[in-house]
Amino acid sequence: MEKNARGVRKGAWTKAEDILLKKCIDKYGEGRWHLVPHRAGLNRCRKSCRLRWLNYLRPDIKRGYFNKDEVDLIVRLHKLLGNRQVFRIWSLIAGRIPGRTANDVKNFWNTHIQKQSGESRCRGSKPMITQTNIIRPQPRIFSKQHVAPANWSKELNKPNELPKIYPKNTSSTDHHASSSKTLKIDGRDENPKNNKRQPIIPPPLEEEEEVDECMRWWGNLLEITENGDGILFPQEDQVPIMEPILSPGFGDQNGKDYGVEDGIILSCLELDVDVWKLVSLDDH
DNA sequence: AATGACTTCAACCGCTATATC
DNA sequence: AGATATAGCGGTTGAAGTCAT
Repeated sequence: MEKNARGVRKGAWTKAEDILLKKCIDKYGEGRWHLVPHRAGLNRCRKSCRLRWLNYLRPDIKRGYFNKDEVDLIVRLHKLLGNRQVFRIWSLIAGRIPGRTANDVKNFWNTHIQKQSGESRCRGSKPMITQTNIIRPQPRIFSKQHVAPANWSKELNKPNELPKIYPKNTSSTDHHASSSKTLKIDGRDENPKNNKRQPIIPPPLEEEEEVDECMRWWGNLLEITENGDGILFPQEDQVPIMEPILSPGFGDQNGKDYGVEDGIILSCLELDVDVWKLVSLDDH
């Protein structure tokens, strides 16, 4: 077995190592990865332990072929996020597909989709896609009479931040306090030498095309749902690719948001465009 | 059956982001 | 505010599996 300069094991994991790591995570929980090798009694680096757990040992990992709707979602989201050079693209996409890891999605993209320009196949020539049901949001019209939450315009006017959309029952301040995850549009230079991350300064809102504003909104939606807010789990045979999150200004004309009425959660997305058109494969 | 080419994906590496002091 | 430690990401690699001849 190969070892690095510090004598730490590298390469494929053995069954015994997997068991040790799993026992350790079961006992201490995920996180504090720098402590894991010692706790587990493994001669591995923290990165290796983390990766092994997240990509292989975690109990909710879904293995096997990607089904048709997973592929469809990957292609659409990659088109949407990839075109805009969104940082953390693979983890964002993976966050939309239960049981799939960022590494899985990335590998799948590199080996299947990218090479075959949209056609997904398994080894050799056998098709690898199976059909399952998915839940898609019903596209709706976001009328001008809908009123944004009180702080919405403030959010839009922050010079160095993208405006954020908050799920129901969460104020913007709550969200700022609790969420450290931010979706950023990468400002990388074409020249790799200058490839340092730049502060993101979006152009003034009025200069953007309507569709760009919607793209931004959609990006924020992805960020929020990644935190697990507002997730609705569908029936077992359905893939929850969209969660019920209220859009900005989804309220009555008095500006009062509504999401729960008579105990029923309104599970819809309100957009002024059809998201499924937005992420569609057609360039029209 | 042998073997070379090709494909896949688990794992590594280098980097940036974030947290803590 | 700056330094350091830790976490997490995307790009890449290479061993192992599969296919074609």
